[in-house]
Amino acid sequence: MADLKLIPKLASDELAEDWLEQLSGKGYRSTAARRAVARVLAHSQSALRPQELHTAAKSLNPRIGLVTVYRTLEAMEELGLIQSVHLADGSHGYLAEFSGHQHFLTCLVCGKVIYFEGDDMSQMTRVLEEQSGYSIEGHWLQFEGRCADCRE
Amino acid sequence: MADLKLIPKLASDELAEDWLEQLSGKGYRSTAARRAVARVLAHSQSALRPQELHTAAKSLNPRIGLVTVYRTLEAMEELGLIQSVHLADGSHGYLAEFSGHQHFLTCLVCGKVIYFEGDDMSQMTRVLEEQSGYSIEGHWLQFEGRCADCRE
DNA sequence: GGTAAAATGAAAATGATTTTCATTATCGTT
DNA sequence: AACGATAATGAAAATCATTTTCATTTTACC
Repeated sequence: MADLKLIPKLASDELAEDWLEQLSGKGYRSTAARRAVARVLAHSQSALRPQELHTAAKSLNPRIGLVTVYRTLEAMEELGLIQSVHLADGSHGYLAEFSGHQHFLTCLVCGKVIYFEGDDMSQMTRVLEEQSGYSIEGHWLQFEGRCADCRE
Repeated sequence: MADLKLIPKLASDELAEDWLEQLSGKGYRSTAARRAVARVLAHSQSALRPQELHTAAKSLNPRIGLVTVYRTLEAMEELGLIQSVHLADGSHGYLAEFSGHQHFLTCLVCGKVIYFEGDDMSQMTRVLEEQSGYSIEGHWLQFEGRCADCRE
């Protein structure tokens, strides 16, 4: 287990464009609300909760409602464009999801996220399946701490 | 990463007794409500959410209120006797926590839980700290799937 | 048994998320 | 470029988990 790979964030504008195209490709219409949500989230360095996204998205499009933010997030998660993470207070934040399912490390203070890939989840999964008799359908791996800027 | 160790569940009665003793040891008073909650949870094969615990605990002590269940869970989690897990619907369930911090595998259908220890979280943590510059304070690892009884 | 402090339950408050529904915007077709 | 079916939206209300408040009860200790 020595090959963790930190995953650099894509340029945000391209990312947002890509999401919007994927949405239309699946029959979702292209709307101002969805563009605003996609742009805000693609530019964020940290997981955002729906409230925060709503506030930020309103500066791009003041008419957008919180409910639409929720619905947009649901659609984007459905398509695997974003993933939700558990925040310390029990609510959910949303993050870009890159190729496949990565793991991540969040800063407890500022929320900044780093993505990484570990090499051994699949092996751990296999061993666990054999030993437990379960068929494993998913896992959740998330680290938290303080980023370089937020350590005292 | 070949040495996962499945952790057998303790006899439930002893477990509940142990929890109650640990609570009194820390200055918490021994009450009927706490006994009921401890017993129900210690006997459960799966993570229970506060509502479910409340329903079950009422059969041991009909007067117990849901709020007390929440408060008891909070105290027990504080002392490291139990841990909370994220359920598929976004709410929280509670589980016994054995020596230290284990990881677990839950059945998506019946909820049954298996605990295990993996050997490499600490190493992964160390590598991640070096590469990211974060100081890591915790992690969350949880698998889900279908247990032997619940596979089609 | 008496009492201070902790614990409880009921009700209300909060906060996140979902549902409802009447209105508006989008997209493929004219 | 207007049309119409349908998807998407926003506002308000509904839900659901969780927390707070507060007056009453219980516990641990003297």
